[in-house]
Amino acid sequence: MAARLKRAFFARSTEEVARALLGQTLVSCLGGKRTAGKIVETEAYLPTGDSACHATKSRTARTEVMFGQPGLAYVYPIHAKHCFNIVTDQKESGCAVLVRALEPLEGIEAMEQRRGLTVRKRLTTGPACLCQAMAIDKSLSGSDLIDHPDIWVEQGEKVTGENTRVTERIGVTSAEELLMRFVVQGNPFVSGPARLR
DNA sequence: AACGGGATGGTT
DNA sequence: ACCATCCCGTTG
Repeated sequence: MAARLKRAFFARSTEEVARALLGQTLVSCLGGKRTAGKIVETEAYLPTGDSACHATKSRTARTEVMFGQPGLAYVYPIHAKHCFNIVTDQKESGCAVLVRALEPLEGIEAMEQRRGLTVRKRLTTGPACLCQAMAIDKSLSGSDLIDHPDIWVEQGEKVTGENTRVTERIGVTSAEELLMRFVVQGNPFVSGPARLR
């Protein structure tokens, strides 16, 4: 069994963490089913100068978790779906990395059931899709991924800068375009239009 | 209390 | 390109 990522991994700049998360394994054990996937697409939401970052826009009950310790899960609902983020940098910074896509590794059957389809490429591609596949919802927001019994990140393979593609973030219209999206170049489970893979 | 806008995704 | 769907932050 691979080692769980420790707090120090997340206690770095948001961009650094977003890059380093590529290739790592997100694991959930919810509803009695273990599911796991390799992280292949992330986006950084920065603590300052980023008007697309929820914490920058407002500090409220919803975004309070973003000001907590690095390594906390920040899960928020959007359009009747969910997005999964990991808090980065340091306490009070107010930033996080959005996990946008996984390559399914374990618990494929559970993922298929939860998603209601068996097309492998649509199981965990897209932030709301991977949440549904892994049964992640907002009740998990604030969970500490360093020692939570049901959800965490394990050490996976290293993805080099050469194999990392950097683009603008998807669906962000409120901010000036920042090059803060990171994908494993050529991986078939990356979301978005072909020109951004 | 009401209103409008999403870090979406599936359909036309 | 369109829109279902619903939560949340802001405004009145």
